Amino acid sequence: MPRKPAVPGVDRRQQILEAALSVFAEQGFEAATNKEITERAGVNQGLIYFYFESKADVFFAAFEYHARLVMAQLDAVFAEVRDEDPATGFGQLLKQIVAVLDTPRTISLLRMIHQVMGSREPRGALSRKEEQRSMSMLVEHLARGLREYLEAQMARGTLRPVKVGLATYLITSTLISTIGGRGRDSRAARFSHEELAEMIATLYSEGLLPREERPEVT
Amino acid sequence: MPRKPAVPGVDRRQQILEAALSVFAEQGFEAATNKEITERAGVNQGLIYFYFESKADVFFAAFEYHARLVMAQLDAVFAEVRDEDPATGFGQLLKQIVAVLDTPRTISLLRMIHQVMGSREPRGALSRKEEQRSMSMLVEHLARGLREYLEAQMARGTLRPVKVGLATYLITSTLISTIGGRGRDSRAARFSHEELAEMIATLYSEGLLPREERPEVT
Amino acid sequence: MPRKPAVPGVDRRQQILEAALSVFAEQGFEAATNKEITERAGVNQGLIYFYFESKADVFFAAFEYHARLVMAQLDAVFAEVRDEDPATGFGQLLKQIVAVLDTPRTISLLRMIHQVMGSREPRGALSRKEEQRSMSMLVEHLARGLREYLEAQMARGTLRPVKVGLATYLITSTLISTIGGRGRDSRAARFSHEELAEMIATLYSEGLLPREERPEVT
Amino acid sequence: MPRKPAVPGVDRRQQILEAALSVFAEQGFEAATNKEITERAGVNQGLIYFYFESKADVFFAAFEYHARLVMAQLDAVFAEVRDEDPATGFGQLLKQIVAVLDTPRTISLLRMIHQVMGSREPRGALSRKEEQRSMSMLVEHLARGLREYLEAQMARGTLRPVKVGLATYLITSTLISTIGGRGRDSRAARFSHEELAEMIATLYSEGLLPREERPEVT
DNA sequence: TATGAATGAGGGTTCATTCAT
DNA sequence: TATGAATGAACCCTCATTCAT
Repeated sequence: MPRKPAVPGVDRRQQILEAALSVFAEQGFEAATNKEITERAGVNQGLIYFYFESKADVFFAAFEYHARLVMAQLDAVFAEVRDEDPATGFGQLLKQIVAVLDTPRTISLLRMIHQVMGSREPRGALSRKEEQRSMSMLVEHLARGLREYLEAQMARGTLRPVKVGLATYLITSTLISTIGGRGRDSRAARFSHEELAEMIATLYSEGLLPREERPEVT
Repeated sequence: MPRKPAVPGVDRRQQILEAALSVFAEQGFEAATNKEITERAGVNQGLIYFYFESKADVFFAAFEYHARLVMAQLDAVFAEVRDEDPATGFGQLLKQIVAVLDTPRTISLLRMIHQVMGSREPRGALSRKEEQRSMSMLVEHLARGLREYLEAQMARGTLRPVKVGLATYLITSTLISTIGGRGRDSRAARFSHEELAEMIATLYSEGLLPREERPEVT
Repeated sequence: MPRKPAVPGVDRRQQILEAALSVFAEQGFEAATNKEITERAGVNQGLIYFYFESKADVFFAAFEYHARLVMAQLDAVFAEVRDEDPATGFGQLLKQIVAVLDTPRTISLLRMIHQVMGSREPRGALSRKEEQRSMSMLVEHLARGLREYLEAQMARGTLRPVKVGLATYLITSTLISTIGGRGRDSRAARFSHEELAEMIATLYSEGLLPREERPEVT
Repeated sequence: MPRKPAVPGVDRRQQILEAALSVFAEQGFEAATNKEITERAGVNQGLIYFYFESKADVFFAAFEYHARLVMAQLDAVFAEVRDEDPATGFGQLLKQIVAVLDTPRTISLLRMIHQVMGSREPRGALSRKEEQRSMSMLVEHLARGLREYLEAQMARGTLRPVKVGLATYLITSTLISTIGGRGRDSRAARFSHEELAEMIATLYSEGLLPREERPEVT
């Protein structure tokens, strides 16, 4: 019969979403428990089923909620760097993308993506095709921005023409795995994210083979 | 209560290891059940505890067993390509590495690594430090081979001098995430592994910025 | 998946405790199953873990809950008989103690004590030192009451001076084993508890050697 | 295919019985495992089922085997003390009985008895009526010896006439619980078995009420 | 006789989910 | 809306028992 008074200005649903993000990212979908999520959110365990249909539903909802915020940040980045000189522009772009990605919230999202993509077969709470697609949107958003940038630069001749789709895929993968791995992979911890962004830019723009005519990109 | 006769020449322990690899890779450690593993192995569920101490023990044992095989293959690759012309050599190397990595067994291993690295906190069956270290050996093996190759080439001047550790880390991450993602990530499925290897080689050796003096690396 | 309505006024936790007492007493800790306890309590098996941490926790909780009631009864007995004539008083005291002990609930408690004291080694769910001590309280309660009684009588010269600790221990053991054995030991079933109390009183007060000057205690 | 060579002079069956006694006494029937018994016996786990029908069978067989030895010792005691002066004889008798009972092997047997008597209901591996009867033989053996002694003394007038059956039951219970409790019950550990025997003799022969005409029995 | 491998039943425990309030 | 209590399915693991050798 006791009911916690609805604190004004506090959206319980959002508290759950917030807690779910961290718990799912830390433990994975299966290992995460409703109990821990609700405790961290400071609400009753049963309340989940008032706002959501199931545990999986919470998972997808939490992802979508936070993904929107990140995608908006990415859009801002792409809009800004669109027209700069590719020589410095590519590095700039990557640095800013990394700055967006290398955030606790985004890292959590990247981990969640990994989990979903990891469970392949029909059974399993995370294998609803429809929801999965909505999850891949974040990555596709990043990929689309990158591809448009690359296409634009190639059209202007400031970047060499290569298979754009493939190149985009590689760069995206590199970014995601590099950033998503931070905090778990001890090797990644040795590098600051500025270093990472710079090296990615160097390698993907200059390559490893010697160039005589150009100064090194730091 | 008759029992399946112990077919000679069939190592039940190995069957379990084989089944465990695929189940763990497909479902993740938590979602995987002893029931499914043993069913797929065609043995009784209790038999797991005759050969292993726990579910986590099976996980690590399965990993180690298959990782040995893969590391041997990688060693062979590095030994072979060590002294070739870097212009073509780097591409060759990557292509062969990809050929080794892009195998059902290796893909499974890569997924298992992700799971272990993903569970950060002290609780959880997969957080035994000692075992985790043994799992990172596979990646480190690959990284070490790559770094030695890069260092050798840079010393000979056939590759530009860059921060080797960082470059190695990036390339390794790219390879692993690219290959490990195959089968799950629909985008990856569009490319053959030859294509992937080639593009990786192209980008990491030539870069995206235009070069006048050199022909394209295929 | 409908569920039994939570009948108001019925404390499920207590029902579990009640059922646990009888099951543990009848079967012993190891042989007792959660299934049987919860069935006898008319609740779901999982509910145990809503109220308790583990099976062992139920065991100790059930003991403590019922032990409190018995100790209160014993206190009342000791308070009442304290100042009577020892010639008849000792017999009275024993008779009343036996009346308290020879109760289904108390018999169950005595059996549980035996189980805990019986498992000596470190492993085993029942070997938590702290909990064990709390279980020995019941026996010590009885022993303390008896010793104080004996000391008082010896001080007044109405009982012969003997080593009080040892005598107390013997009488306590006799009472406990005699009563605790009822229901299991076919020999014990032949005697009413009045008979038992009387004979204990006779032997411990008069002894078996002939006395000339006193009339026989029946 | 390997088979441990049958060491001459070593009876595997007996080794099992020996190990079973200690394991069952320490852990109780349910908590004891065939694995531990066979390990302690230095034989293969399956061998139990060559010599015995079931775990319960081992339990009863182990009991019977060791009980025979103890009963023989008791017989010797009763034969010897039969015709002595009851004033000192009773104390002597008890002292010697205690000496027999307070032995690791006998203590184990007493514990096993408790376990069997403790499980009352039809289910349970230890509830075969026939076997249980064979287990009560040890106690009955002791009781019969005591009763005959008491009857003889009462007939000669050297002990007061009391209900012999009841008295016998009490003394037997006291002995068994007192000795059987040693090692588990911390209170019991404070007294040597000489002290115990003496006090039992004192109380049961002289009683607690003052006597003028007789010197104290030591 | 004796062994190692294998089986299956069941046990304690966890946890997503649901119901009454 | 929100809560605490309750449910049931499934999971990991143990263990007595059995089979092939």
